[in-house]
Amino acid sequence: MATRTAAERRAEAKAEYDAFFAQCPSRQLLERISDKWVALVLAALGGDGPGTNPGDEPMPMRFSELQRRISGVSQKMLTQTLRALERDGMVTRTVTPTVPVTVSYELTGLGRSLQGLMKGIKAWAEGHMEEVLTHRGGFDQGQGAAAD
Amino acid sequence: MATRTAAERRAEAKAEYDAFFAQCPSRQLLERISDKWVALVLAALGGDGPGTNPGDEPMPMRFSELQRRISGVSQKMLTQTLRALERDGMVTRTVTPTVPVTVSYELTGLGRSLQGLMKGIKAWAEGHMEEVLTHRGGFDQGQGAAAD
DNA sequence: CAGGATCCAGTAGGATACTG
DNA sequence: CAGTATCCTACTGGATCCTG
Repeated sequence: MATRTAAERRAEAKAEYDAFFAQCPSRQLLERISDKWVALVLAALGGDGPGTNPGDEPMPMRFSELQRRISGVSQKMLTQTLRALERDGMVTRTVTPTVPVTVSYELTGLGRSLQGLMKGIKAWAEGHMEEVLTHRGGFDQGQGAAAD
Repeated sequence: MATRTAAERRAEAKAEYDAFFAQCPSRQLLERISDKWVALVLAALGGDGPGTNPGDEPMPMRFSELQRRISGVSQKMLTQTLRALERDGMVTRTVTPTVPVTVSYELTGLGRSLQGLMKGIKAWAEGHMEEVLTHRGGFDQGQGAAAD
């Protein structure tokens, strides 16, 4: 019976999909978004960054702007990540045919629904860095290990 | 909510760490936790899984139990992931010298502080799967289907 | 400016076999 | 049961060159 609303089907989906199962499509989606570049891109497009506040709203950004903000990302990985996010409906790509082409990316509703979690992950990493470093030091000594 | 926990204040205060910078230690930590196995292990140890509710509390699990729950994980990756999490102070490893050795893993306070986000990521993937598939289909057609 | 196409090194990660 | 060790492949991802 295909006469269901999107909301109804989605509600069902939550029960069917289980990322613990290797064959479940949601496992692949989980792999997709469990990526540092995805996290950083969504955080950047979500308005995160130096001089911004947790409540700042999403804003469109140009390619070069993203690349500047996310230091260390290669143009290949940035392009690749943005393509994947666009394909999955999390960002929109807008081309403005100016003299040198201008392309800007913006979060969709779907993207914004994930962006919060991603900013959370990023913030967690930043906020618990020292705690982790402390545990790490103790572990490496205690185990006599040549860890890392 | 004006009352913040120490962890939350620490997260805000440590503005010195910024994962947008490639050289920042938090970038490496972000890479570490942006991993599907990390997400699944933390979700499993966090009490997520078939027949469980979002509010379920963390519970210690044995190695084989984890491997069964997280289908598709190789023993190598599970061991590797658990070691990394232990080293970073997110899980504790307890060895009980029974006849065949019994080892159980449990979330630490630090681990629990991340487990919520990870369960969120997993739940997001499961809950938005169809929406993503829809967008994906439209994208592949519209762009000449040369995508990925 | 934005990004496609290549080449190529490093490594993630699976399969398998062995151990306490 | 819970690993450790080894081998080996496939993919990740950086560097570089080229185009509209």
